[in-house]
Amino acid sequence: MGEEMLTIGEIASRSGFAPSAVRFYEREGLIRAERTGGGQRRFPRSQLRRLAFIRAARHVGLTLDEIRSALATLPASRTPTRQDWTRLSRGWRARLDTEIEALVALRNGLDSCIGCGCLSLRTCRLANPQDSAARNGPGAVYLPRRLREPLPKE
Amino acid sequence: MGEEMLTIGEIASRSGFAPSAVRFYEREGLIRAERTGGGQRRFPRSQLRRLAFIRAARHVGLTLDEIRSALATLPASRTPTRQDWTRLSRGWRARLDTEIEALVALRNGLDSCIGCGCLSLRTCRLANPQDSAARNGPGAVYLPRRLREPLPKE
DNA sequence: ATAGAAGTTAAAGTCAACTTCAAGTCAACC
DNA sequence: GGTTGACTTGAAGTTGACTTTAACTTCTAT
Repeated sequence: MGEEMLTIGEIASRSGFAPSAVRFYEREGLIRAERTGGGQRRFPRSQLRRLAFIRAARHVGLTLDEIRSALATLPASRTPTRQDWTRLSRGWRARLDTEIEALVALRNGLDSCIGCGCLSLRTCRLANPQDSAARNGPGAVYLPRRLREPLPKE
Repeated sequence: MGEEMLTIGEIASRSGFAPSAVRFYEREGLIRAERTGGGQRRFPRSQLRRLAFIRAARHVGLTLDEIRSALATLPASRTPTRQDWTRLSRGWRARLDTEIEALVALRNGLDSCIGCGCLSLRTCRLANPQDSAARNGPGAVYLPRRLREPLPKE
C-alpha cells in the first residue's frame, strides 16, 4: 500500500547523478529519503523532480547553497505544483542575461585589445587590475570559468 | 649598470596580484626572478608584462596550465614583440564566442522551460542528464560557473 | 541457506588557484 | 649597529562539489 520507492541505485541512474552525489545531496538536505529496517535508503518518486531541479539549477550556475535556499521555499504541506517550480526558475533568466552581457563586453574589449596588442597595465582593460576591483558600471568585466563541467563522471 | 629590478612587493602592487600569487606563479614557472645575495627575489620589468598577460588570460577563463603553455611559445632568444602578444591572445575570441553561444542557447532553453514549467527528466533540456553527457552539436549546453571571481582579495 | 550484487558509514582525497601560517632572514635607513 | 618593514621557506589550509576508500551490512534470487 505504500508509495513505490526507489533505491539509491535506481534514483541515481534515472536522475543521472552518481550514487555518491545522491548521498551527498541527502546529507546536505537537498533531498530526503526514508529508510528500510536495515538502514538502506528508499526515495519517494517526488525526489526525482527535486533532482531534476538541482541539475537544471547547477546548469545555470547556482551553488548548492542557493539551490538549498530555493528548495526551502517550496510548500511543505503539499506537493509542489508546476507553478511552484516555475517560480523557482524565474530568477535564472536575469542571471543568465547578466552573464551573457558580461561576456559580450569582455569580447568587445578583447577585440580592441587584439587590435592594439597592448596588454599594458595602464591602458588595457583586459590586463588592468583596477578595472577588476573597482567600477560597477558596464566596465566591470568578470569572466566565468571553464565551459565544460565534469558532472557525472561518465 | 644592471637593469632596474623590482622587489616582490613592488611587482605585486604594480601588477595587482598578491605577493603570494606572484610567488606561486614563479614556482609554477609562469614568471621568473633573479635573486639577491641574501636570497630575495628581484624581478626584471619584463615580468610585469607577463603578469599583465596572465591577468588578461585569467579574465578570459584560461587555466594556469593553458597560460603556461601559451607563454612557453614565446621566443626565448629575444624580447617578445607586440605581435607575439597579439598572437597569443588571438585564440581567445573564439573561446569567448563559444561560451557566449552556449550561454545564449541555455537561456533560450530556459525560456521554453519556464514557459512549460516542466523540469521533466525526459523532456526538459535543462534537467536532462543525457543532454549533458552526449551530444556535440549546438545542443551541448554547458554552463560556466559563477560570474564573480575573487582574484586579489581586495 | 547462501552467494553476490548493492547498500551502509565516516573519513579522507581531489581539483585549481591560491592564501595563510610559523619561524626565521634580509635590507634600508637613522 | 639597531630597529623595522619587507622578505624567505615549506607545509598546511581554503572553497565547492563531490568522489574514493575501507570495512562492513543488507537485500534478492536461487
